[in-house]
Amino acid sequence: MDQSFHYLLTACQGLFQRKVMTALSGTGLTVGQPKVLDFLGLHDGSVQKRIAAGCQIDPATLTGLLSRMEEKGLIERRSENGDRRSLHVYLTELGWEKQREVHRTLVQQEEELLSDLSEEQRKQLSELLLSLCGKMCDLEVLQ
Amino acid sequence: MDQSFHYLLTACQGLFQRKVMTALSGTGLTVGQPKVLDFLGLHDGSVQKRIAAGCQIDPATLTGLLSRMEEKGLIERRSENGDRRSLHVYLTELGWEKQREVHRTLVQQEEELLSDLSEEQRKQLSELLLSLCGKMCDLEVLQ
DNA sequence: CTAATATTATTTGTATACTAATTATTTGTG
DNA sequence: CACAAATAATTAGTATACAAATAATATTAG
Repeated sequence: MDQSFHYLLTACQGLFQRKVMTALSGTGLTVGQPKVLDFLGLHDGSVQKRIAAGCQIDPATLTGLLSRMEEKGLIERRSENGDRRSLHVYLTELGWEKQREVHRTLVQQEEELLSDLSEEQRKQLSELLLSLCGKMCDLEVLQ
Repeated sequence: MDQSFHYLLTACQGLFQRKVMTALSGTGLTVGQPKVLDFLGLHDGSVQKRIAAGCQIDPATLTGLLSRMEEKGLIERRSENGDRRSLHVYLTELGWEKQREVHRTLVQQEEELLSDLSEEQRKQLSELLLSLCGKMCDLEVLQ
């Protein structure tokens, strides 16, 4: 476990991801959906390409994800009268409800995970991770 | 992107994962295989249950992963004369070659990613991530 | 010692995730 | 304007990932 930084980062992310999904198990959401809801909570009406970039997933992956979310009544895809290639995605009333639940849960799980760290340590951690992200991609792309 | 810690962690891990896989594209390895090779490099001959725990994946996922690795000649599964339910997994000669390549690449990509951080910052980052892992699972389980 | 329980791996079914190829539309160039 | 090149989404194909059910073997209780 003194292993590699890559392994440490993956383990930490995987554990937290499972922790969050466990907390969200009552919502009926699948593992790919919370991030999309969270993104749309900030950028409702985005085009799919933008959502994919913001959620860091492939547009091809997003297609199936959104189809299942549309079936469940969480979102709607609309072709706004402009570029007819693109589709704008909007949260439905149910989608907004789930988005709020996801957001509440994330805040709560995060607080629980970081509760032993000082304000200073939290800041250090976030800034370090952010600087690494900045090294690997344009931060503008991220949400 | 000031979003949530969960999102920041996921973005950072995802970006690094893709960076590593790009660096490993010449090896023909698929995304699930490097971690298994890396684990076996330290614990050759482990039983599948142990590998799954060490790699933080479900035993059911590991079954398919190992089958494809066995087909490609990277590993061998042997039923050692003990508990006949379990299978011990060993790297083949080719598996050891790939393991060394994976390890070299990880060290190199890691060095590149962390190159802008001071020794002190790297230590802080690792210790913070490790403490979070410790909060979410028994560290003994990890590699 | 035998039946109930537990354990290890696999199978099945659904949901990501990525690459490459395809479709529909738009843009850019001559 | 006509047509090649670019763009947005989808489809197809393979590989994870996890939950639930199953099969084979071990262990434990009585």
